Amino acid sequence: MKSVNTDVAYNYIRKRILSGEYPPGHALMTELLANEIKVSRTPVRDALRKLETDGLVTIQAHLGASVKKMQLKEFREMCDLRLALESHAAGLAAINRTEADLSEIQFALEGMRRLTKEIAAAPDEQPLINDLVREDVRFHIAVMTAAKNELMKKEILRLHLLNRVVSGSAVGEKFAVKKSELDARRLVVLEKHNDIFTAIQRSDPAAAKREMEFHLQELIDHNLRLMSRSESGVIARELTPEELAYSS
Amino acid sequence: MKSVNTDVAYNYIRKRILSGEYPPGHALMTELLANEIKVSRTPVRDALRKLETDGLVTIQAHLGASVKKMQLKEFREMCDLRLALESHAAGLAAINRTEADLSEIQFALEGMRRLTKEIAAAPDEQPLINDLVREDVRFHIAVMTAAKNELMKKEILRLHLLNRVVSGSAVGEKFAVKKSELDARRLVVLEKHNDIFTAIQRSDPAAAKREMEFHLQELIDHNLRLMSRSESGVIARELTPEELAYSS
DNA sequence: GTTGTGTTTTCTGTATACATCAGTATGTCC
DNA sequence: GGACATACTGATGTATACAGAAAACACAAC
Repeated sequence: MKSVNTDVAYNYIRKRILSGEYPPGHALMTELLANEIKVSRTPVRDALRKLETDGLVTIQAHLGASVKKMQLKEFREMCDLRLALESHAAGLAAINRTEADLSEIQFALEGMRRLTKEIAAAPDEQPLINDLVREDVRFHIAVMTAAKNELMKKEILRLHLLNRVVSGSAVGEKFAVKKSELDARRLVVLEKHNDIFTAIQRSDPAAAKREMEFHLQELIDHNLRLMSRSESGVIARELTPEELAYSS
Repeated sequence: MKSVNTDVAYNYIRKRILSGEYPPGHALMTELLANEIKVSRTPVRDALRKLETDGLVTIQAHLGASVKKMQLKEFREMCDLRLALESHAAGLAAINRTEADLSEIQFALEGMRRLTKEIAAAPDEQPLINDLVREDVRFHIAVMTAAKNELMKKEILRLHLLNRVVSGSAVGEKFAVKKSELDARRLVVLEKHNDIFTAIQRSDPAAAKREMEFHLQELIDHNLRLMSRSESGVIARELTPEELAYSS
């Protein structure tokens, strides 16, 4: 069902959601999008459908589509889902990994180690931080690949993306945190990744799973803490009509 | 995006897939279905899209839709996914369960216990077995509900359904297995369920998770064994062109 | 000024006609 | 007789016109 035009529309909209151009809650009207993309409403509708299954878009009958706006409760549930899957995958990776998988994981790990050091010494972190994030993602992908379960990998990647959109827009503006604190945190994360790697290397599924579970739990707690500090309200609870009356 | 006609088409097709009327591999042509359901192709297309996201239908551009035909590899992966999620959910259930959740789980357990006994004594099992399966499903649903994670519950239910369609059509015809064997197996399953229940009851997440993991692993192994015995080929590997030439 | 109702607008949902592609059959050429 | 090219068939993909629902608006009544 994915012909050319549908794909064009899908990629067009998806890109804009991921880049933050269409923020959570943004209305996605078929006719408007169709004009922008220069296709008819039909492939746009198909694209929105597909984005809905990705979890990036919400569609209500007769009310149209909008960029998914996640409630805190749902975000927690999603994180837990990811924790369950990704830690399980780490366990599988310890069993099924090949030497090539190990190399790939180690490569990402070395990249993170190098960048973490560089960042600690550098005055302007931002470009390096983007690189670090990329290596981090590479590490997790390498672990999932080593688990040899395509279905699981796909699902985890989906959740990663969702996570990125939601927490990305919620924690857009950085808080005043001391650089030394951040550097220390990055070192801890690096250590954890190393623990995961060695567990997978020595084919110890229980340890790999445990370490990954611990690592993700810490990450999730961290994110949730940031979010509760964030005033952006992107993932804040919806106001009830009564509350709205008071706040406006 | 779910208006009346789309829902009608969705339910119509879904029902027939689940009942086995449309077996795996069955082609689903939009025009044909549209005529049958007395709607136009548009809502049928939407319905097929939705069924694709449920995992029940495969859609290829320009080649149309067909009922999902799962390969053994994919089936294994799906089972593993379910194992990861459902065992995690059991752990959560041990933490988050309320008294009402416990009652619901116990209720299903008692039902299974009663039916297992009755089946062991009855000459004609079939109607009772359907009841047993229903109570089994009720048990698992009750556990997922107690976990208090709607997202996870939804995902697990999706996998349950998929599992049912695939293994249901693959193991349609029963094999000659001694009744005493089956009765013994049912007793073992009952015991496992009881272990899961007591672990959740005494708020022991590690045990609940472990017991559920063990239970499902056993179930999966059993299913896979049946399938490899089955000649239905529904989930058998696709033949390569060369092999096809030989077998026809 | 507020509330309630009726109208209008604007969006989505549906049907349908047309375009396009994949597979098949036919026919010609060697 | 076989291989290749071409036309045909039947499906899906796309555009578009129309129907219908929800929201927005305006206006009248209080």
